[in-house]
Amino acid sequence: MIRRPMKKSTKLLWQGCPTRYAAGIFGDKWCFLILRDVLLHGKRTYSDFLNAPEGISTNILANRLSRLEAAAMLDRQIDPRKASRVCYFPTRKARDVLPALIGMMVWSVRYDEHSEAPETFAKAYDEDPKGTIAWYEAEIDRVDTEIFSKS
Amino acid sequence: MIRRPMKKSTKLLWQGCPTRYAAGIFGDKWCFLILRDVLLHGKRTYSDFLNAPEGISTNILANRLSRLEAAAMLDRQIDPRKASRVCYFPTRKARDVLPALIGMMVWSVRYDEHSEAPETFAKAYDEDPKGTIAWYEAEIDRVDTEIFSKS
DNA sequence: CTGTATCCTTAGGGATACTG
DNA sequence: CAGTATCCCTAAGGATACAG
Repeated sequence: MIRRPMKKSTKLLWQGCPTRYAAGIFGDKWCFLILRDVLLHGKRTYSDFLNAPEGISTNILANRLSRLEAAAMLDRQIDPRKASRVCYFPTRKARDVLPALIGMMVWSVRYDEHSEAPETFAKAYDEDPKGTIAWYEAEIDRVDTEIFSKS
Repeated sequence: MIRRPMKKSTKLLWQGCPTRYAAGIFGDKWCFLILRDVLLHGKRTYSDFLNAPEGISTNILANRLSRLEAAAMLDRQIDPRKASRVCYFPTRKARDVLPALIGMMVWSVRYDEHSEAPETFAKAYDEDPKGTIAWYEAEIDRVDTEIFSKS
């Protein structure tokens, strides 16, 4: 008879460590990019995400949106005046990851020689990181308000 | 005849954006966890990573180690006095991502109710983020020196 | 100890047609 | 517009066995 090493409960194993938790949410390129779009580019609707240059397919997008909603990163809202209008808003939890996300972008700008991101982005962050983040948060609020006020 | 939409060069498409660049390196749970181990837990050898509680298999580990080496995140060194001893060191580039990585861990500790990470970790970071990071960097140097000085 | 090589199964994901 | 459903293929990756 073949002896197999005890299989520990996978579910439990992947909890209890902050890096594992982060890996569960960010360790997927599509989630990563959706978060970028919703946090930094003001994208809110299904088609917004679908038309991102990276070209995610419909089934994968639906899968990732519900995954992020389940992780309490996105808030799915149906416009009361138009049922066909669905918007995904970043939650407080998602916004709180902005500093780390921006930190990672700044790092990328430094080391990716192909990056088209403006020099000024990294520079501005170095000079006033909190200000930059505050600006982005205010921007998110502004865009959210705008979306639900326009017919 | 069926018309297909023009397939843009995938390779080029995935460059030129800091989030895409970061997604390429961190958008994989195994890379994420290896980086954690090498940056925060002082792990250096093949078996160190192999014995991580998450249980990566040998072929995947080899694949990710070479991927991270190719991305200039890890520096592969053979001990001159013992050829069978191979160590992977975090590069300067890898260390520079520490602030973002730690920021993400702090965020995880806040939002993962299952996290076992010490409360003090998040607290310490809030009080003196730069000090915490500097401490980690010094720690990495210390461990590296130690590894090559011990027989 | 540090990996390769191989086998094999499942999950990821692209393309596309379809639905309310 | 916002998804579901299906087809189908490829890559991911677990479990070994093996090599230097």
